[in-house]
Amino acid sequence: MKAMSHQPSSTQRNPDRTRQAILEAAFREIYRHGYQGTRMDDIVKATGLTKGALYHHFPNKQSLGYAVVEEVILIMLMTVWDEVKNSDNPLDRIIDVIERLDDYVGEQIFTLGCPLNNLSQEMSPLDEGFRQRIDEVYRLWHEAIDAALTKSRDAGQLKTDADIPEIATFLLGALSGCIGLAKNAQSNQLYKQCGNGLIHYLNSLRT
Amino acid sequence: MKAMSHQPSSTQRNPDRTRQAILEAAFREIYRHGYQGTRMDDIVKATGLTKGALYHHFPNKQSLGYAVVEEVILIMLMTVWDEVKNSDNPLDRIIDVIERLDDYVGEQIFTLGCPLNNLSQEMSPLDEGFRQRIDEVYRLWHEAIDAALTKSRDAGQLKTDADIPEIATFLLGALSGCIGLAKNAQSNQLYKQCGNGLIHYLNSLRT
DNA sequence: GGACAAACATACCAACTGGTATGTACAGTA
DNA sequence: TACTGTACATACCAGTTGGTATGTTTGTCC
Repeated sequence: MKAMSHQPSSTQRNPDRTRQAILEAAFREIYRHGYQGTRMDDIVKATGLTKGALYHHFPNKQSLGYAVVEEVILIMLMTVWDEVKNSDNPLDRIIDVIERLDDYVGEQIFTLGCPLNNLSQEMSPLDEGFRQRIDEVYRLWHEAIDAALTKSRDAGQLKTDADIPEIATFLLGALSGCIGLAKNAQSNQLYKQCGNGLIHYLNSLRT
Repeated sequence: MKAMSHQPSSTQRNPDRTRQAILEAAFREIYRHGYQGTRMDDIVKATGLTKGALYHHFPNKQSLGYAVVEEVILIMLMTVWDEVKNSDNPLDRIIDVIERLDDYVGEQIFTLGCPLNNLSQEMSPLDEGFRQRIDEVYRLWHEAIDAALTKSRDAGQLKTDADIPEIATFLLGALSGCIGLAKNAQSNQLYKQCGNGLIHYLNSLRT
């Protein structure tokens, strides 16, 4: 029972930083192993904290999982797509994101897939709380794509009869699907092929 | 410890039927809860057998999971897509499958998703044996779509410069993605919207 | 009709896993 | 500087879960 006291390493007490560290570690574990495959003990190890500390910040595994959706995945996703929406040429920017996806979100996207889609496919039928939170993220994502396409249409780059909400939904689904294919094949080559199909489709909508 | 002996219900001993019953129960459990979320005891209960019987037919959970991919999911999928490939008008048939997907595979596709995609997204990064078996199913699926599109092109219904393998990959990815969206939203309405986008794309490839 | 293997049943366990009870250090405040 | 709530640490547990050791029944072949 020796005390050992503190090995602060950074600062001595910083609950916000600790909470953030837990969230990021949890995200990484869930991203790699899925929610059900994630062990609380592994998150504890990854943070270098103890179980007591973890359960001080989050009452249980479920609430930690929810927080990962709301505070990690949402921000990562919207960082990319708000930029797309606010760019001068959203349509070209969308195609650029598809073409150079790894530059935007990291190469692991081809081997580990889309974090949101992963969680969605695993947890939606099992946990209504997850489903609703993920659904909300998809809603915001769709909203951003919708705004981006509308901007491009108003700039005269898209056919005026284009059904923007439908295109946004299809783009979202198709992109998720392409990433999913690549993940299973463990092949960014397959992603390129699938992404090219998507780009051809988008170009066919141009004026 | 009363014996009770037999409550055969069908026939008294039928290892092939028993094995098939285990496979189908395992498929249903995995389809609903994911592989990691599936409990061997639940499969035991669902079959009305005992653990001893189950482990007589399959040495462990993993091998049962593999068998579900190779002997249940593969057959379900190819039943639909071999028909598509062998039909007189494959392109129209593909569109019909997209439009009336629930008639082909059941309405649960919109709430529980695509069984192959579910397993793929969950297990590919975790278990190389799963990954390879799922990859093989995707390969056969792609092959069927490729053959179907080639047939339609040779019949003069598709643009001759169409990149058939790329289209097949994109179709596969996009369809999986649309189903995935619907699953998360628990909404066949969203599937319809996404599927319409896909159909518009396919029609744009026509001569 | 008995021997033998396959097909199934029963009872049990060891390890894992989320969670908790309890204790300690620290930082702000009066 | 004593007090108090927050932030963490330690030790432990109860339920779950995949798996197994061992027994019993059934069909089949000679």
